[in-house]
Amino acid sequence: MNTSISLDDFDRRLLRLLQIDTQRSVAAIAEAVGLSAPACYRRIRRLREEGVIEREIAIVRPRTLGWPLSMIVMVTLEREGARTIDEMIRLFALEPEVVEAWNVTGDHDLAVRIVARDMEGYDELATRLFSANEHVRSFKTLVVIRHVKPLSPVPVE
Amino acid sequence: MNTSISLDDFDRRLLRLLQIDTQRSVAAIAEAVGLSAPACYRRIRRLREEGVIEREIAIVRPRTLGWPLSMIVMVTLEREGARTIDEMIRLFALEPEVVEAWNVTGDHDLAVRIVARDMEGYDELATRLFSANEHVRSFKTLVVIRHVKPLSPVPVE
DNA sequence: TCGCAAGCGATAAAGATTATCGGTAATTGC
DNA sequence: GCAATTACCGATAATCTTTATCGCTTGCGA
Repeated sequence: MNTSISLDDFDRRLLRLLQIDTQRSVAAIAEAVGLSAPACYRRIRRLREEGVIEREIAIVRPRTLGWPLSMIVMVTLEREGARTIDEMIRLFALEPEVVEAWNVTGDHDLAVRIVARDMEGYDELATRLFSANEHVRSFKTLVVIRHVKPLSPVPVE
Repeated sequence: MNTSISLDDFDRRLLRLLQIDTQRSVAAIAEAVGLSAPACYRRIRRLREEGVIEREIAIVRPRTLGWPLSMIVMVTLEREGARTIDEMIRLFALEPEVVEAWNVTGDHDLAVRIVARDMEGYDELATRLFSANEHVRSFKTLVVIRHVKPLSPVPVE
């Protein structure tokens, strides 16, 4: 994908700012990092092209869209293996309520973050995804009481 | 903050698109949702002002910036209570390696997502944040093997 | 030491965003 | 039931932002 991403101090400053807010005008960003606007544009474009910036997205509070409940589900698979994991990946991809998922070490194999309209909705989903799934040996639901730290920038340098 | 967010079909289409990509020109978005460009701008601005769109950010792969390791840490607190949680929030806010955290129900009180340069770096951080923290009774580290589903849009309708 | 490559700022050209307008359809109040 | 009001559209014009082009400086290697 890239031959050798080398980031200098300006790039790092840009990444710090852009991970917090992509809506600011580049004029303001240029001011903040200490470059001319055109130089900033060139660098931002390079960061995008080289894939350092993976994508730029809008963050929406789930609650606002009618998803007030959030769970973290710890799943233990029947026989862990690439095959089984791949099966779960395919399944998760089809379910919009599955917001993020990780394959992890430890007692469980997967950590899955899910949003729900209500407990009934969650129950229906959990049944379909986990209870009624032959790959799943067991799962444990952790209901999110509070989002204690919102998604934060990856540290730069 | 808002009196009554009411979203029609156009708003929902916009939110779906913007949660995936804010970089597309609004002309293209307008085409996709079936409105004129000015109408799209008006709606997007409204969504921002009303806080339906919380913020717009750049997503960076941690690996690219030298954070190839990722952990989910399950933390059990000494005596759970608003005071203790608040203390942990303050602490997490100061640590850039803590990328996201939730207060959850169940055997543990907190789920914390952390990035690390290497195991040594993680160990140092975990010691400081958890082992040497009087509020923390115990913690369990789940090393992320694979990011199975990347951060995905909150479902709209 | 010279030439080349990388990267800057300034400016100009192109493109995107916002403001303004008149028109239309839905909603409210009489 | 009908006029007035409101909400929201598209089209166009004005503004602002982004990209392209240029000539210049600086650092590096031959």
